[in-house]
Amino acid sequence: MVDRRGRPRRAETGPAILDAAMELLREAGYGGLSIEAVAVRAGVTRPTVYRRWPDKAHLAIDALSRAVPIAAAPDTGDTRTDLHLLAHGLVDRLVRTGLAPVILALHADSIGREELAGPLRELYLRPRLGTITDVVTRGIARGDLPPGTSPATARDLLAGPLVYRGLVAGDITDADVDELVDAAWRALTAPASGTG
Amino acid sequence: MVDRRGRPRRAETGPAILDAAMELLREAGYGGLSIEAVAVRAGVTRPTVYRRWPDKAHLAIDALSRAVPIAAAPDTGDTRTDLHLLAHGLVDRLVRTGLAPVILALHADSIGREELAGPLRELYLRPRLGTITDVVTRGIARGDLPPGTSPATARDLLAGPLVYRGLVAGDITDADVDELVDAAWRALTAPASGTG
Amino acid sequence: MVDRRGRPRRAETGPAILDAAMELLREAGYGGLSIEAVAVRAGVTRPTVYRRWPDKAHLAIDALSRAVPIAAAPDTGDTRTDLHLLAHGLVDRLVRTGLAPVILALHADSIGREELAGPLRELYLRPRLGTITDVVTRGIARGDLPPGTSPATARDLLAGPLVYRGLVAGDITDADVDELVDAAWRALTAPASGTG
Amino acid sequence: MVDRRGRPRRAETGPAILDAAMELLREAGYGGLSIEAVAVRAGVTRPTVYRRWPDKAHLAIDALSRAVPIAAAPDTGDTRTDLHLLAHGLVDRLVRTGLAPVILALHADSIGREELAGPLRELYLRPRLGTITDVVTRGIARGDLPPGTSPATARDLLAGPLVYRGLVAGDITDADVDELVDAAWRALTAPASGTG
DNA sequence: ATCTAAGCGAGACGGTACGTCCTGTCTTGAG
DNA sequence: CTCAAGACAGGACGTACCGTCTCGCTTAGAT
Repeated sequence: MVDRRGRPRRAETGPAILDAAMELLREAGYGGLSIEAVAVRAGVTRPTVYRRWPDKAHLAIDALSRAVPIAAAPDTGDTRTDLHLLAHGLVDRLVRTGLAPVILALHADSIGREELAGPLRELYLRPRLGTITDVVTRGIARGDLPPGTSPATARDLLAGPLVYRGLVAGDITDADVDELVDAAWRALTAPASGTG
Repeated sequence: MVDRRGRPRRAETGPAILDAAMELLREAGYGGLSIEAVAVRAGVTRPTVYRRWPDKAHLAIDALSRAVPIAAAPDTGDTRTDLHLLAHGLVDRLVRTGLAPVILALHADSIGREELAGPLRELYLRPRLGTITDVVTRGIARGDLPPGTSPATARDLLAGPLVYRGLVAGDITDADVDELVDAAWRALTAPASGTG
Repeated sequence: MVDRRGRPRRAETGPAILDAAMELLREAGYGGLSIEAVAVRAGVTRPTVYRRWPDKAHLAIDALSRAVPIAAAPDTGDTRTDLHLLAHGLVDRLVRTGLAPVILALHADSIGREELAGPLRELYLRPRLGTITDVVTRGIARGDLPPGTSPATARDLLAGPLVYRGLVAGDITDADVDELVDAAWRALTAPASGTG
Repeated sequence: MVDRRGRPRRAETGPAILDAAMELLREAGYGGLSIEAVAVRAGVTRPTVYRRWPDKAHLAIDALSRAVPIAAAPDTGDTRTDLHLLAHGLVDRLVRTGLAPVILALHADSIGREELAGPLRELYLRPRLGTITDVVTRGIARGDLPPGTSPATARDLLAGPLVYRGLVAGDITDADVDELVDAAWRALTAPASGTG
């Protein structure tokens, strides 16, 4: 049972802080996010922010989890098409909105800090990667993908090259996406081949 | 031609600063790197650091470029084996030394800032990814890989899933590496398959 | 009505800063006063000093206003004697304590900057020069000085030569003081004389 | 005999530095004068300035000594008129050009530092106060002033109140000057009066 | 005709201080 | 107990000057 004594929290405060954080993440990136600026923009004092989030990483995780939409898993009847749609949607939502560097920085910040990595996985990542799992699961059921296909591997093969291309090249075109999804498809569907 | 006028820079200063920066990157990560701390540890004043590097991102790029070894391209005679060796070496050098988050954060910081992205590509990335290009080029010559294989795509298919697995799972095992390299190999060698 | 919201300032901080400033003014002069050193000596951080004083000039004005004693106006019954006592006291308090150069530098710094000149006049100067005004007013009432004597002029005739002698000669003896006060007395009491 | 070996100093350098220093003293005051800025404005490097002047105080003394004109001693035949002319000229040259605070700050900086006070007295002050000595000497010879009049005292009685009024009031009018010169005249010419 | 010394531009260097920003915490008064 | 307000210790930022130094080049008088 929660303790209901004392003045209750204002309902508007939380969302106002999260909105302010998102705006600042978009404008200045993860490195440019500061609790101070968030508080000012949300019309709130710093201790009020700290009362709800312990530091800017947790705040950023919550802000992103709330602001980045979770795409519905496409279901066209053809798994390969579904993966193409998925990948284009992913790129649209992150690269084209400029949030990709924010999410990368946040991941980088979280590596080795389980108190961050946990929430990041559970709140941000899992719901979004669930879409891939859904498509893969359906693909197996439909016979488009081999029965033993691991959703985690599929996720890495699909998202990994896309992320890496964006990271290294700085940008990514629709043709890039198609090329890399096709490659992932081959990796998922081709029979294992020996060395010789 | 270099300008020889003026008091020459002390030869020890540059390396001392880079060493200090590397130590701090290892200890505190990219976010924990501060010019102040670098200067103190290098036994140098802050303005001396700023005389040589405009900000911590440029400094980190130089420090990493100098400290992270460039692996020789393996050449066992079998391209698939070479790629396995390459991948394990990469993971050893970055994930196991804890530098992976640093490099990710640096990349995230550089996206959209060409004055950073350029040096990062040229100084850090290109020499290291050259190893992949070498192996792929040799693989094509040897007939292990199809003639049209693009080194850039090979790079993304190989490194992308490894990086992504590390990013999302927080760690990566030798078995993971083998699994993902095999998948990349299938993507590179399987014939393109239409959906129908 | 003062604003009582917010964490109240620590009562010890202000005096500690002013004490530190006074010590440094005595040791290093106005030019040698630095906010940094004041903060260190007061056991306080630099931002804490800046929260209370905008720059070293304002700080010096407050420090001097608090530290330099305001002499009681002498009242022996004889105005000329009073002025002698006044002048000797002035010289003792400023020249002999080494504060004279500090006050001069502060005045020089304030000329033409009304945001400094104002506080300097009101906080430091007015209370101290009030003593002269008192003596002059009493002197007029007593008949020792002509009825129209202006306190401002009396102030300039008395203090001016003393200051100037100190400034130009670097030091000032008791005999100097007596000589210059006598001269001021003649200027105040002699009837106006024509040119011829 | 001076050593004439070595490359001789460029003749233009000294004056260029002094001109630059004067400009900066006028623009930013004594506190705002920096060797760095002087060097830049004179088109010279910092070590070149330091080769000729040990610090900004010595530089300022030389710059002022060269730039502030030495008035010719007025000689109208009437000493009191001469003193009025002298005082108005003094005020015009210092207060109205804004150099008064600079000279005060320089004096304040020099108190207790004989290596500065000496040059300041000899180079700046003596030639300029010589005018007063001349007028006083002539006044004694002419019988306008008592035979025992000390030029040093005359100087303090004349200049002191003017300086002090400027210092305390921030400005000084022509009427102020006349009033204070008349007072100084009374001090110099009235017979000594005991208090009783 | 060299040699040698100094002047000078250039710019690095260790240092000190600047004034600002942000962190995370604490302390008050009011709701 | 929440919240606004704001002080506080602490730490870092990036910049400005300080006074010194070490170079390469130039300019001259001394040898």
